[in-house]
Amino acid sequence: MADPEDSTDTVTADHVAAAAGVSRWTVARAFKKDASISRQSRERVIAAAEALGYAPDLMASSLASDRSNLIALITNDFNNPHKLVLLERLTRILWSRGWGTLLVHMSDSEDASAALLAASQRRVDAAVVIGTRFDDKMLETALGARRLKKLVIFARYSQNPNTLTIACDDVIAMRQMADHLLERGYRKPVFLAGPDTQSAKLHRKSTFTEYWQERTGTHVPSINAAAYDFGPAIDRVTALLQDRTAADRPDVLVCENDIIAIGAMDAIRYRLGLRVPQDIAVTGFDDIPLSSSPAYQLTTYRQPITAMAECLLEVLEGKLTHDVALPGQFIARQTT
Amino acid sequence: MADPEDSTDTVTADHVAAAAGVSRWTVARAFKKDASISRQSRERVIAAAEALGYAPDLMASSLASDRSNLIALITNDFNNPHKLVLLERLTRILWSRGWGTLLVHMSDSEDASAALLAASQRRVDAAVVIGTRFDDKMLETALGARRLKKLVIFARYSQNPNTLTIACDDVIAMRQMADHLLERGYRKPVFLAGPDTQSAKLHRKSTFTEYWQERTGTHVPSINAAAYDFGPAIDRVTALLQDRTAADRPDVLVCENDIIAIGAMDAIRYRLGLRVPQDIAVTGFDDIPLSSSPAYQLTTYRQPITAMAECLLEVLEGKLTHDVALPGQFIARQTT
DNA sequence: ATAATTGTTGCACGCGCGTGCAACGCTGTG
DNA sequence: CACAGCGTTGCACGCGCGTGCAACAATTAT
Repeated sequence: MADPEDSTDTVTADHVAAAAGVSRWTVARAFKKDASISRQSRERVIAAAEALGYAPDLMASSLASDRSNLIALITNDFNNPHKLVLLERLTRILWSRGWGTLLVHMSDSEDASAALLAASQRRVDAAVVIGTRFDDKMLETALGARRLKKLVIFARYSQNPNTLTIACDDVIAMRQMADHLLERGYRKPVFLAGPDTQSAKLHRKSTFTEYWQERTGTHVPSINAAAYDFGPAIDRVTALLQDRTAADRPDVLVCENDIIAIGAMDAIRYRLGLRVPQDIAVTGFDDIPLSSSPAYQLTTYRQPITAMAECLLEVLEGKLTHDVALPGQFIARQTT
Repeated sequence: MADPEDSTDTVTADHVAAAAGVSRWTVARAFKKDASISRQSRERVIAAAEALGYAPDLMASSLASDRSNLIALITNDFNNPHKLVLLERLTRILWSRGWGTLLVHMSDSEDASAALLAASQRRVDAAVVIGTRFDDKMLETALGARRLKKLVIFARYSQNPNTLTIACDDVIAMRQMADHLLERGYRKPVFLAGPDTQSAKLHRKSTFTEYWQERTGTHVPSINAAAYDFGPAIDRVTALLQDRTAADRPDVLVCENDIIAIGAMDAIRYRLGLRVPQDIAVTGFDDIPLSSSPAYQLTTYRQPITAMAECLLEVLEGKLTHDVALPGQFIARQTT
């Protein structure tokens, strides 16, 4: 047992134990919920701990147990403001429940393995992938290299059998979107998706086009922006519409997410000099803060982030072991 | 010494040592830069490690040494897209140099102490505060409660003597901004700042107003938005301009940052029906991605984030122990 | 050949706490 | 009074690796 009288500035459980007149293990129990300890012992320990400024060392605790209470938040798409919303919500909720969040940047495919390695070296209890540009094959490769306890794909779909997916229900969402557009009289949609990844199945696009086909019997053309960013979206939409007559234009651009939709609106307004929604309507997905600004007033669909985060907590606690898709909320504004 | 033959799935240095025919400590040296080890020993160890899929456990390493190689990134202002840029740059650069980043949400004053406590419980080597709404007094209180090895204020000024500040040089920036505006013939600026915090000295505002006074002899009125977000900025600017005649209006709104400037532009265009810059010019600060979109084309000032991050690395390595203010880059676009 | 020097390797001990078990004290019943 | 039952407490051992030093081998100087 260490001498509690030494002059080191770090206060350990031994110091508190000496001050409270109990053993080190009783101190640990005082800080552990549902531990077998008498009320008076706990109170005495807590009082001594406060007097000494003691707080359990979570790093040492992680080493001794096999839980780190650390979650790696892995993301790559820092151009999309929606990431900021996701990060904010996740970190806030996770920390409030005792989980720490390690923010990891995953730039490209080669980097995926490095990111997962870095996370595993920190003994994270789970890695949560928050992103849109992830290749399923890449993830599988990276997973093979480094075994993590849990891998959760958040706010995106994945076909990978070794992962758990928590996402917004794109099927409900896109059908509602299609119903809304049909009701408003739109008949010639074009779907604007993000970069064309190989293995990730694009739920939003396929759901929308198939449902539209089903309801109207007409085919929905689709195009891809080179990145989930407004710049490439502007370029792609400008190229699409540049030389078309009014009769030849789509009447609505259905975009895979808000940041692309905003690029589409910018192209329509500032590159082509047309009006939204009078000349062409636009819809998005995510409901990022900017979408509610007077400049855009975008019709979109809000993901149920808080509910999704609650699901993540259940997954982390082992109470939930299957994929989840939650319905969000349709938001009608001025662009349709 | 543990038996390397056991069937556990975690590979430790002991396993690698047995495979390579050396001691555990030689394995550790093989993974440590500038360690005293022969080339052939290192190669043999690395080969054995790769074969076994070994990677050093950074958590155990942190416990044994008194370095965690972990940095807490503490922020609160998740409405400003600029935070996303800062987070991306910092995490990428820090991880590439071997530092892990713990993302911590600090919502309000009471929370500051909790955030710092959480960080210290994880044994972070330093906490980096990335934000705009921090009260110096609050930080001091929180610091008193939990001693951290280092506390760095990033991209913001602080008067706190116990912290290190790494920021953009607001004096150079705002003088250049003022020179630019005078050169373009603007004479009646209004400064639009964020929420009026008590102790944080607003460098940008005071620098601009004092320098303007110095060059023109005229006073610069200033107003405050209730938050660093476009919504409150829209409200404040609308209230400012609502009932004014053209002669009575400012000719330029100098904003403390881009997100507020974008709110100002939205107010001018969509609430008042005026044009930027013909009726009123606008300037920002940060150069967030949206500022370069065709919808805004905002004249602004870009912070030297990468250089600031490099400074942070030097602080973390102990090579730098004093405050730093770095010049950024003035970006002239269409709003002036 | 011997000593001095440099480069390389092994090891005892500890970082702060968790796990699982054994021992303790208390209450109430027969 | 003895016993079981229960709540409570203490403890040996280990988590995986770093530190500082001592021992050793390889090289050069004398």
